[in-house]
Amino acid sequence: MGDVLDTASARLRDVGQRLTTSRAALVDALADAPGPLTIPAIRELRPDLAQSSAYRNLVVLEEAGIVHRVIGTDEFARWELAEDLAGHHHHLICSQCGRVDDVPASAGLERSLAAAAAEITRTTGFTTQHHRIDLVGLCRDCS
Amino acid sequence: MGDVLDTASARLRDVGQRLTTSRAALVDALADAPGPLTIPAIRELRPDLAQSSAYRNLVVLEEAGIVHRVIGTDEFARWELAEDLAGHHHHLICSQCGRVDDVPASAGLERSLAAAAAEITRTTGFTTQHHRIDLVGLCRDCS
DNA sequence: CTTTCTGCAAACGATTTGCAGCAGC
DNA sequence: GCTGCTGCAAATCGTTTGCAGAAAG
Repeated sequence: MGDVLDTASARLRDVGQRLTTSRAALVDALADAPGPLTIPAIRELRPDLAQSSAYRNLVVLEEAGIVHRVIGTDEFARWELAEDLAGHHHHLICSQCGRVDDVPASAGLERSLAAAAAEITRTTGFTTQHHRIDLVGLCRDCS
Repeated sequence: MGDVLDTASARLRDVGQRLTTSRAALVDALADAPGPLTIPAIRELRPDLAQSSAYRNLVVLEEAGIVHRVIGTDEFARWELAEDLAGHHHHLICSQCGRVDDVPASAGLERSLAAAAAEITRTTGFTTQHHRIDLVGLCRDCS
């Protein structure tokens, strides 16, 4: 985790920003989480964080390539560490309670997806930069 | 397309609602589109549709199982016909212009995904109801 | 006539922004 | 000082809702 903060500090410096206390708290909270967090969830973990600072600093961290904004099924944006910090993964989205958990990517699935993406580029001219796979269903607690 | 409207009419009746002019206009617009549409986009196609009616009727159509709300990368919700009306497909999302296009699902990819989902259910207790695969990249016009 | 749907305008709520004070250089 | 960060409160904007009148049955 010191690792992640060091990387964050370096990337912030690259875009002319500092690693302040609230930014470290955000990175820290996301690094500990089992999946992307909403801002209310982050603020429950770090109650001393002002709401506007959370929003503002997540944008700064996104511009620095440290975090990534994720869209779920409910009306809240969710945030997670960038994939090169957290590893490539997909999401399990509970359609009942809205909870989102990470799940590591499977090699076979990634291979099939790469093949499908190549085929799509050939037939449609669309250039794939990255992909997103979500499984929507019921988490253990809701089923 | 008359087909789709007939189905829509039947499903609305099932939930005690009528197929009115504005609902037909919504279904019609979505049936013609190459991908999910935002409400502003729908209103450009059917300018006589009041905004509140669009929002309200899309919710009604969703409850009747005729349309489906999709979340993209920008701040607008997007709507498409339900999968059993439009066929199972995935989305190509342009990270430059935000445009979303449908692409038919590939059999090989679906097979890999089913295997991965089964494995996930076994290890995590998560029950998959359906999935969502998005390729994010540059559309032909933006690349 | 009764019930449902529509359209306007006002309300809502997640997110963004202006601004004054504060911390770091 | 000068610059950038914080926290409060106000503004923004997609979406939702209340209500009175119009359409469907």
